[in-house]
Amino acid sequence: MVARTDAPTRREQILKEAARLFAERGFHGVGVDEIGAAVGISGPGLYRHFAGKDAMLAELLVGISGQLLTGGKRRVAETDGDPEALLDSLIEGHIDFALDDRPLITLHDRELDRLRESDRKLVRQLQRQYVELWVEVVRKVYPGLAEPAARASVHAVFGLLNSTPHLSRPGALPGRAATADLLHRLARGAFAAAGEGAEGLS
Amino acid sequence: MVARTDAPTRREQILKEAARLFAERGFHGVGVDEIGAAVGISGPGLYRHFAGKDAMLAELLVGISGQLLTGGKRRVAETDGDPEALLDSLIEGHIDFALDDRPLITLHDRELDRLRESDRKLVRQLQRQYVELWVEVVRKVYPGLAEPAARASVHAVFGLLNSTPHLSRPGALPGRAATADLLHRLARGAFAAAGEGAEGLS
DNA sequence: GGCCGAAGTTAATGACCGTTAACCCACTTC
DNA sequence: GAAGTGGGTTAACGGTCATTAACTTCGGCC
Repeated sequence: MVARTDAPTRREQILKEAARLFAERGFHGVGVDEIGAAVGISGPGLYRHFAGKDAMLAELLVGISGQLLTGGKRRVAETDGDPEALLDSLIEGHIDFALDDRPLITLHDRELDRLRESDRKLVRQLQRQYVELWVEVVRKVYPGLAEPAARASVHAVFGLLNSTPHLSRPGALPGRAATADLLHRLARGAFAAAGEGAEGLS
Repeated sequence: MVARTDAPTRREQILKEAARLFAERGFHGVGVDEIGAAVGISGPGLYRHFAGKDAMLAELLVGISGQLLTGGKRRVAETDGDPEALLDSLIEGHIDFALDDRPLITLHDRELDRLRESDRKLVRQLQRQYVELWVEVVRKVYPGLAEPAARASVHAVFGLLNSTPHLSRPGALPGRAATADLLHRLARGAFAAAGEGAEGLS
């Protein structure tokens, strides 16, 4: 986890601005000229860096799914054998992502259908692995929870954690640390309720 | 709550199909010809029923926000004075909506920015009132919870409850009743955790 | 100092799409 | 039974937009 100090490449600038714009107005809602303008070049100039508008979206979505999964796997490896701590770690990681990369989180579950078949399959596969990773951990912490219920709970908690972008513009939140803490408690509370409700049924 | 038995009007058919298509591929992603085809008429025929594509989206979004708020207010009036029961009632109502009108729920927080200024303001106002209604109830049940935290929690729980459309196509769920029950428990658990974490701080 | 490739530029192309125009029926209604 | 109207139709228009073509600029590099 080395901090990058070098300047972002033009390619990275473009991806970042494209993510923001796509999140704000939808993939079909922004034109290439706008994306170009956001990084100080004009529309067709983008084609020196990407094969097309689709390619930008694809790279963004694959990147997000990959990062989430990679981060999740890393946490599994680091926190060996303690499901409680691991669940906390996963939650923390997801919250960091949701709070620090809002546009990406928004895109993630919104524009998947705009991808070419092959890219979409790849993204879905990465997403599925990430979910499975959570499901396993959740079921270790709450052994009474059946798999379908665990999976649905994980999806629901993702919805909860990803809700921050919908909060009426940055101002309304109680500060980043407090927000992260609140989200963490909400997520744990939700899982706990699911686990308790199902106890003794296994 | 009288059940409608008469056939839906052409207008209602159009709205329903438009909602489904907008939810699937985004407002800009579907053409009027497609919407027309979905109800058996051809593109421009829609203009006998709506002023334009924008008007359909506007009517959908205003309708959703209005229904949610109206339903919420009704529950407040019906369940007088018992905050616990009222919170359960609100959760139940929202779940019914999320499970029965998936496309609308999806649209609700996704395409708001595609509206004319005036419509957008109206929808936002309705949404805000709905949130405030929940916030009040939540704070009665958990008096220790500060208002910003309560508001953030409510938003987060909406994200949780609205997560069902993201579940990989209808099959994966454990049946409608079980799903509703699970979501209800998850939501209550989340609120409880938020409330407990803040107790004694008021 | 001439070459070259990377990174831009503007102009043009072609597709798509929302909307309007002009026309057509099948009912109802007096 | 003539008239009007609600609900369609197809064809055309105009704008937007992704993409391509053709051309420029400029910083290394042998």
